[in-house]
Amino acid sequence: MEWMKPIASTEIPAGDEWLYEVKYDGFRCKLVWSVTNKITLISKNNHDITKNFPEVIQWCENNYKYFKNKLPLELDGELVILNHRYQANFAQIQNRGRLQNSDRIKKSANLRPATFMVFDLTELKGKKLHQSNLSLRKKYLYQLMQELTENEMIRCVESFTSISNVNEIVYAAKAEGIVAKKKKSTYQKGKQHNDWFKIKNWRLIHGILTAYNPSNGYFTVSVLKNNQPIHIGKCKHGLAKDTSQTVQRLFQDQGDFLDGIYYLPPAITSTIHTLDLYDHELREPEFKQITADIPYTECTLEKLQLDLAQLPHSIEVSNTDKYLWPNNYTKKDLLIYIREISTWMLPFLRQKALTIIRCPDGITEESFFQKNLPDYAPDYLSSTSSQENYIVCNHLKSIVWLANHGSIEYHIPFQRIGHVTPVEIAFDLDPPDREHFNLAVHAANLLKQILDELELVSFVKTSGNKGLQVYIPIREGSMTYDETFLFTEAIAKTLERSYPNDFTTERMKKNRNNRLYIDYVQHGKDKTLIAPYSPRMTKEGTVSTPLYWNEVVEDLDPTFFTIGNVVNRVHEIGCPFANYHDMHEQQDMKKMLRLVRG
DNA sequence: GAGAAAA
DNA sequence: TTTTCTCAACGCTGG
DNA sequence: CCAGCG
Repeated sequence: MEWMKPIASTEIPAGDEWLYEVKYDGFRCKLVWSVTNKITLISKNNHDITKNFPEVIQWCENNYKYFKNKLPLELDGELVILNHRYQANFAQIQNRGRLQNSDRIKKSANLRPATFMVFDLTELKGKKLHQSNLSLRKKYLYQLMQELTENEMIRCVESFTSISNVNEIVYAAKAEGIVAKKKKSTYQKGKQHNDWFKIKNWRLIHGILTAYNPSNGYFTVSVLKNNQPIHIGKCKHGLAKDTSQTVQRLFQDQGDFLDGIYYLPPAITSTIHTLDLYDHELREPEFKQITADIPYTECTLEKLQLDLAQLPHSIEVSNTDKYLWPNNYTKKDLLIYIREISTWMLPFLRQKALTIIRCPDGITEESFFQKNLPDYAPDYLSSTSSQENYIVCNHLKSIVWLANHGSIEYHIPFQRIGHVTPVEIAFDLDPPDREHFNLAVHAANLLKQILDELELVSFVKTSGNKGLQVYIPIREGSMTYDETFLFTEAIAKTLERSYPNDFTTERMKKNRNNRLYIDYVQHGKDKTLIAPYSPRMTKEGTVSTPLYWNEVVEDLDPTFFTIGNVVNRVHEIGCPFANYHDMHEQQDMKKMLRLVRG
């Protein structure tokens, strides 16, 4: 098996002769598909990893009809487990690769299916394409894949011609990097070419050198956690030879020698570039330079977390140590949460006039609503399609700017700017208190049954406080607010009638008598609801969290989901609202409209 | 969190 | 110079 | 007309 490998580079080659791809963080892999319909996945070390990815093989067999005239065939790409379109989860694929037991593999494939991101075609109908140029190979590849829709298990890696476009995506998605490829290049073995370059998306961090091991040349890199140095990685390369020797000598002359390793108390600091911190260990660390001007006391775990977060350069953050949730989460935690969740949250804020709640001094201090953009705000937060002074949050830097200004809650209307009709219908299921959360679980499941019967695809999330909210995405312009009101009223009253002791549509609190309030009035023009993934002003730092319907069961605890664990949740089990946006167009609303319009 | 107004 | 103020919104209901 | 509600 021949592999063309990209050459590491720090600069992105520019010019018309280049194209650019997002570099996905997974297993480099070839998919070999024989005329006898035998499908094999081969890794870079020429290991057969087919048995670890049965879902990919199954997909191929299911789609045999698209490929049968093209065999035998050889696809080159990256086998990944996607967090989202541009971000692969390396930890997950590595985990999968280690599994041996076929039942566990099956379970994992079901829960977190892999995706084969194809970037090259080296054989088609048995004809080797190594000598064809990249543009032609890509053309054949796109022809081969054109019958398939976008969210398939085998997908084409997108090609970009603009460096700034690909840069922006790589930065926002915290992708592994960029691969630049020369359009005219042939497919060559190894690295003896100047046609493919990889430019990694390095994070620059600050660490303390606390130990040196002369037997292998590695320095131990630490940061301060509660004023104590903790190990974050080992690093060897990157320094100039004389600098490296000076530091080595320093350890050997002044360090404490124990079991073959020299130790020094915190003092020497260095900038280091790395891909990430994974399993308490820096990935691919390399020294940039020893920093005499940075005191070791600045090299803290908190600083490391901010450096790894890759906040937009243009935003200067402030007071990152301030506790916004007392004894719980600081502004640093909020900034990192918002930055990491942004790829899942931003699509719900897109082109909507926001109402935000700000708590610049924390949730226990003064808070205030804001829906007009202050004069001093950067103009990327304002609406280009409206004269009104709305706050619009379409980009990563917009939401990070808002977070730095103490924005905690993001409330959104149901229509987009410039439109008078909703893009979704919502039910707010509001129990009297957290002890009655089970009422919301019951109501949501009943609602789901009704909506299923109407053939409507619905989504459910926690409010982040004590209730649940159920959404039906609809096509923009397909219904007026008058019509959605009729619909939500009819459904809410039906639920109320069937369980009058549990549910009520009574607006006055004193008449509710510990029943769950089905708030269908809250759905309307100029009304808002908390956005998916928005943090809440609760002492736990809870988040309005999208759920899978099978999670809506008796022992569900909405206080479990916080800004401390929701990012990890979407990395591990994906986003339950992942196909929400497709459903605006795909929703079949015939039965509902018949109900409303008679 | 930051600009404007009031003290 | 220091302190304080402001930062949304609107229809509906019951008293 | 105002306070409460969301």
